[in-house]
Amino acid sequence: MTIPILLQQKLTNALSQVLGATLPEDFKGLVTPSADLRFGDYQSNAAMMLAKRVKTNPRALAQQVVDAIGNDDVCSMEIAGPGFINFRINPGFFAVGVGEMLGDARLGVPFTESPKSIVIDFSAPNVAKPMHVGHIRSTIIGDSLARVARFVGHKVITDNHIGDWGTQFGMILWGWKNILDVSALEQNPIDELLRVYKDVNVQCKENPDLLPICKAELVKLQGGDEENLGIWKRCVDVSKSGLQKIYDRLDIHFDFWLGESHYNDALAPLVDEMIEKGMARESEGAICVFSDGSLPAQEDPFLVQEKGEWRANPCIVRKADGGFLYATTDLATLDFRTKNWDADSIWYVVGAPQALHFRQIFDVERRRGVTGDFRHIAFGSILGDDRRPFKTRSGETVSLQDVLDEAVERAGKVVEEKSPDMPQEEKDRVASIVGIGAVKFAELSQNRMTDYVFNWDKMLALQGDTAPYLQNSYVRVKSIFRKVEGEAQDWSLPLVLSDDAEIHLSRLLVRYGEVVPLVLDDCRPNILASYIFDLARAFHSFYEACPVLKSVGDVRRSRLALCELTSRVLKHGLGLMGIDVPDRM
RNA sequence: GGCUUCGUAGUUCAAUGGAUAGAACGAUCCUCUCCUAAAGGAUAGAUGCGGGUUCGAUUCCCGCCGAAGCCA
Repeated sequence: MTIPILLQQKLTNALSQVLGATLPEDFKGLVTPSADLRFGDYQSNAAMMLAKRVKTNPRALAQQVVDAIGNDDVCSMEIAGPGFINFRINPGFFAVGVGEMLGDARLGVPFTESPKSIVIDFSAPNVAKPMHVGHIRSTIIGDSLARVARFVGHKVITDNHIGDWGTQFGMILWGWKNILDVSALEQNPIDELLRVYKDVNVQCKENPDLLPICKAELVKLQGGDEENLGIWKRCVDVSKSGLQKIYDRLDIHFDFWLGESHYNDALAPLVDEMIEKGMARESEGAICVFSDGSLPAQEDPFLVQEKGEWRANPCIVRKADGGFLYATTDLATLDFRTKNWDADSIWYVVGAPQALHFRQIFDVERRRGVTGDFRHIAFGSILGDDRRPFKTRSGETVSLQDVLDEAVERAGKVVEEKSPDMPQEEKDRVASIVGIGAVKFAELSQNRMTDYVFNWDKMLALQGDTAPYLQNSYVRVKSIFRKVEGEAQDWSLPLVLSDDAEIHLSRLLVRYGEVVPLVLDDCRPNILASYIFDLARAFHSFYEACPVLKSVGDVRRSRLALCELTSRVLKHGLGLMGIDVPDRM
């Protein structure tokens, strides 16, 4: 049981006793971590909130509650300010907590009380175009959420919904037939495909007649033309293997790669069914879903206000020319995931600009009678220097591969500088772990909703609140254990904590079990990132202040135990963010 | 025009309605005869403007100002 839950129980019991009644249901989360250690480890504002109801003053009520809880070996209490009850955990109780965690493979992280079947849709790059920096957020955040959700006991299915049926194939097909360099394709298929795509793009801009020709190729493909299908299949295969290389570097794995093309056959029947049900109807040749009036106008994604008048903002599911849209595919995808995978919850880790789109399709899907907890986990845009979103096709996009290469290269220079004597093979491995880690941590340590300006130095920083700082704290622990190799350690003996740095490190260590589940409350990995950073900082301070190997007896044993647990929590917490750690650096 | 998101130190970011708003980078100082200095310690520096709700507002509500996005 985590400390806040324990304190919550004590508090709730005491409040019931004092008030002579059980607490109302809406009284939850009364015990929170204190923002400042001067106010103890945890605090409660219950007295201030309840004083008015029972017509007494907050400090008097707080005093009654404190008296009712009574003293024990867990914590001491004080009343402060306008009526806060501050709980200061006894160091001995932290020592017990650290001991328990050392015997627990889950490091104190509880399983969720309501395990769900969750499909997480993230990354989703387009075929025949390399991933660019714009894919970083979805890919890294989605992967981290999947890891956390799995660890707390949910059944997680990750699905890479690649764009393998988009309009870009019109250009690629024409390019394949007219300007493809076959030998280049054999040597480096991804680059050649990209070259072809870019080249045709330029040609289309120069020659307006070309675009309809490309479109005709697309229509042939969609009509099932065998030659075009064959080319398409090769493009998809080649692209997938190229993408897989990037995912391998990032240590990211998908359970499925069901792209847009997987849903082709489902689209027509789906639209017909909606017409039959009366949900969708024809408008100017297209088939649309309109507002059903079930929501107040302001919240209705199918209405938009213009000059004071509400007008329809339909969700188009079939164009006048018979073509289908993203919305149609997404509806079919929701169907598939709900029915075939028994998904309770489907999470889309997709940028904030898509917010309206998802509101619409989620609403349509509910009206079709498909229930589920559908969530759009939005994130802010990556901007260019001009503070405008990084756009594809501008020719200015930075490929994800370039970002990773640059990250590893920069890390390599630091390794060279700091550890010149390391064997080259190990230098390379450390550079890779540090570089990739830096990119991931830069992403995960930020609140996902904020936009940021793309900047090499920021994304690849190696000083301060960055992955290498965390990795280095792990390395420092490891260096201690290298010196005591062969020495038998018994982690089950009780710990003795006296130094402030030891106590503070313990205070953070025992919080791991309460922090991990918080990540999923609002799908925010930065909560975990921030905790791990605090932990690493506490460890560095401890490392400077408390010599481990030079100490003796219980003190030495206790400090070694703290080091052991710190290394486990660091490695595990970073693991939930998909960040690896080296043993030396 | 409507809707969404956002506005915090010089810069980049934090802060489930809580107390004296936290970090990092940058700046200025200290600390390696000591387990890895990719480190530790110290100093200076911020909530766009105006109302409201509340015991208490960076957070919730309203109105401005400004930024970005989405829908036409």
